[in-house]
Amino acid sequence: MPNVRLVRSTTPRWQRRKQARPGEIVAAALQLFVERGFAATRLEDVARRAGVTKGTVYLYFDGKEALFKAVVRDTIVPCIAKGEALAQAHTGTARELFLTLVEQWWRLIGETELSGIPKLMLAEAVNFPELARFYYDEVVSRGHRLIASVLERGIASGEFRAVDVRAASRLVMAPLLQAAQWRHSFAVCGGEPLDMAKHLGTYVDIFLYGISNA
Amino acid sequence: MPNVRLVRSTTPRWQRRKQARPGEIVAAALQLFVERGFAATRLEDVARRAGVTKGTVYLYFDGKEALFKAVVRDTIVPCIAKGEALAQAHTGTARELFLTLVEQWWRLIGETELSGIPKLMLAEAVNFPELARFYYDEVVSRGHRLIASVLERGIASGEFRAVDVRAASRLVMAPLLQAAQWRHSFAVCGGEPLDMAKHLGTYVDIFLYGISNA
Amino acid sequence: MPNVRLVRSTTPRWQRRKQARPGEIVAAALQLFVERGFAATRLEDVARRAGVTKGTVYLYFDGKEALFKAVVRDTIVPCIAKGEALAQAHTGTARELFLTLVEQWWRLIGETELSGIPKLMLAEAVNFPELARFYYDEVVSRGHRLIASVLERGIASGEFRAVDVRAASRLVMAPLLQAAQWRHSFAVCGGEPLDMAKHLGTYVDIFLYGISNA
Amino acid sequence: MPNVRLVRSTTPRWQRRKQARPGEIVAAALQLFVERGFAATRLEDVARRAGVTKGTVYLYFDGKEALFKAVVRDTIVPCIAKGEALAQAHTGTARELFLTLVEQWWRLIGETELSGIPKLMLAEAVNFPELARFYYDEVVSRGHRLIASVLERGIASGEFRAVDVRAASRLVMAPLLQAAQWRHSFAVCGGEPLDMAKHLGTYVDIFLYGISNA
DNA sequence: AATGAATGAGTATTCATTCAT
DNA sequence: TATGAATGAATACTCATTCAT
Repeated sequence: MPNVRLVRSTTPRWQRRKQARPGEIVAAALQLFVERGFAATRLEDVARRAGVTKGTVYLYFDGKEALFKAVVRDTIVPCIAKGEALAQAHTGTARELFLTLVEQWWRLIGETELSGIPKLMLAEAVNFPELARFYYDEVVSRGHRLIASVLERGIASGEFRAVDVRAASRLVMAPLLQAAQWRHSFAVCGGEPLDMAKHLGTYVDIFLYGISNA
Repeated sequence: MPNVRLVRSTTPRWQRRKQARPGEIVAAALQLFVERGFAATRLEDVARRAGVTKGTVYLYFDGKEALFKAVVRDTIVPCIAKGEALAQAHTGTARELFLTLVEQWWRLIGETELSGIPKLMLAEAVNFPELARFYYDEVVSRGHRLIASVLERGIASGEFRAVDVRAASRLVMAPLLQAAQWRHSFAVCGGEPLDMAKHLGTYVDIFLYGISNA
Repeated sequence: MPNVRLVRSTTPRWQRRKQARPGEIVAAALQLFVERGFAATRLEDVARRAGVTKGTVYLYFDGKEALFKAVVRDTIVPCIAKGEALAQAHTGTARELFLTLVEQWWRLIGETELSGIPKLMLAEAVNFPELARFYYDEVVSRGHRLIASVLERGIASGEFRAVDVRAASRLVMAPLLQAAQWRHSFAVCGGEPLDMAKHLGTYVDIFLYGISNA
Repeated sequence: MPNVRLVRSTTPRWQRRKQARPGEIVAAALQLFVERGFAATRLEDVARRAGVTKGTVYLYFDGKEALFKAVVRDTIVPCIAKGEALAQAHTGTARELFLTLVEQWWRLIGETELSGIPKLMLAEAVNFPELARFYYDEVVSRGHRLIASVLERGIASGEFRAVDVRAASRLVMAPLLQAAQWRHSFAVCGGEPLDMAKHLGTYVDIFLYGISNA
């Protein structure tokens, strides 16, 4: 055997990355859970995609379910806060704020990997009621309240008609969630691709027209 | 057919339900797939709920995946035809037809077990692309065309504004699908129950207002 | 390929043996648990030794622990009853009964596979406290009471000295259990084989001499 | 303490306990092996109980099995030597020596943690034949020879009857081992606690009576 | 037509062991 | 000397599928 090793090819079998690991694993898990669903995702695949081995996943998470929870907690929740901050800081019309929030939602969630979370939670809510409750409280509910506050602002200012705010805030989310879900379902299977610009454009057009007080 | 059976009518233990079996199994599978998702549904549970044993399921279906396909095919597709017939026969305004279709959708799908199918297909589309394609072609696409025809009728008659029909037809479905999904996700886990009457009422109000040409 | 199959070699892949299976599995498990201990026994090996596959074990037992319990319950407990019956029916001297019980113990347990149970329970008692309690109540305790009754009979008849019956009944078992344990430990590893006849002979000699009232 | 550190005696963080480490690890391992058995003991728990981390265990021992061997070697073997020395030095009657040895056994082993070793070796003998052989040679066999010498002494002096010395020496150990095992099995699981004083008292009474030449 | 005993591939999880720091 | 992050082999358990009855 030639003394190749003298050169010390020095590819260590692994690196210590204590700080980075959990995030990398969560990121890999997010991708796979979204791609295949919770049950169809093998922990070994998560590990491989994160560049580690199965055992390492268990070093940082108690198991598959705990990893699932971490994925949801770590990814989506921060987005809500951003939206709330945006609304807080806004000084213009309600209509402008509405447009800003829709746009930001698309930027942060709709066109990123996070768009898979709504589909994932929807599918697994019944199997993970506790997590679903968490998601409901920290994401869905806060999201609705945020939208509701915008509608109320617009109604108060006379920009919007006096619609049922609670119901309307759900309606606001429906087309957005639909668009996100599309990306992770029929778009993948040959369904006609969704023209996002047109979809969202028509949406805000009709919706704003529908609630405007003109 | 010779009269062999005349004597000895002796209905054997089984056979009894030869006709009914597949339907019962599909019905049981629909419930369980919707409740738990595809992966989390055990064929044995389907069999038990259908009042048969595991082996019998294989008598009528090639396996779990085939059963899944049968569920989708047998349940949802017929509903579309009804909607199409309704549109065909309609003679009133586009607005009236729109309201009729929304109401019928809720009657046939939204408030029945079938409301679970959209969630199910959404979750499993990536894992069953072929079925997703079938569903897309036979349900989603036909549904959109149906809605589009109504919108076009309204635009032609001057009832509706000249919105982008393709995009708008998706928007029409979004709140309906959202409502259906709600029943099978957060509603189960303690989320605030959806007041359907108000949800749909607000929806048609805003939407029709939003596209009306007034 | 020649038409060998015409003869139908007819070795079915498996046979239905619902009645026999559980007993066969318990027997195989007894052997392996005794040979290797609970932890070191792989369920697949149990299955193979029983002539079935892993899945079949789970058909009849809820898991490894449940199988362990079944082994203990099904094998040892019946032996105690025999001893009790023997004592009940005995009409001779206490000394004769003592000798009979020792002999029977050796016949039924000491020289059979069951001799491995005491070692097994000893090793696993702390890991399976519930089972240990069961074993204690149904085997150890009843055994001690049985021996105690013999000693009391002998003391009453004047054959034996008035020793502490409770303590003595444990002493009676000690050499028997030791002999059984020997077979499953040092005897296997090259330790000097135990001459059972001499061991038991010396034992009853010294013990009876030690408690006799002469 | 004054300015010792000025001189930079530089005791590095570790090294401190270089001498003590192995002993602490063995002590921790003894406890856990006895408590849970070999297989159910995790090396990480041993390490934690010894106040070190997993890696450190491997600094001193080649692995779990080697640690097991060290436990047995380091703890039990020295006890035998003490007994042998006692016998060597003894000048009184064989009966007195017997009582002394029983008492010492109880002091050194029976009532200490070492009492767990016999159970442990019993359970693991078949899985570690080499170690079992070592234990047999260095502990069991030497113990039997020690007892045998006492019996022979007593027979020679006319104190004891001419029983089979080889067999009798095993009988001597049986109740002692049984008592030790009890502490680590049924005593833990709610079994009636063993009254050691009475147990041993009755034992030596019956045994000495049984072999006495009176 | 129906059963349900038996199979065996697939996966989550554990933990002894290694090795970069 | 000591750490603990990372590994990966080992295994209990599940469940879709088969097939003797």
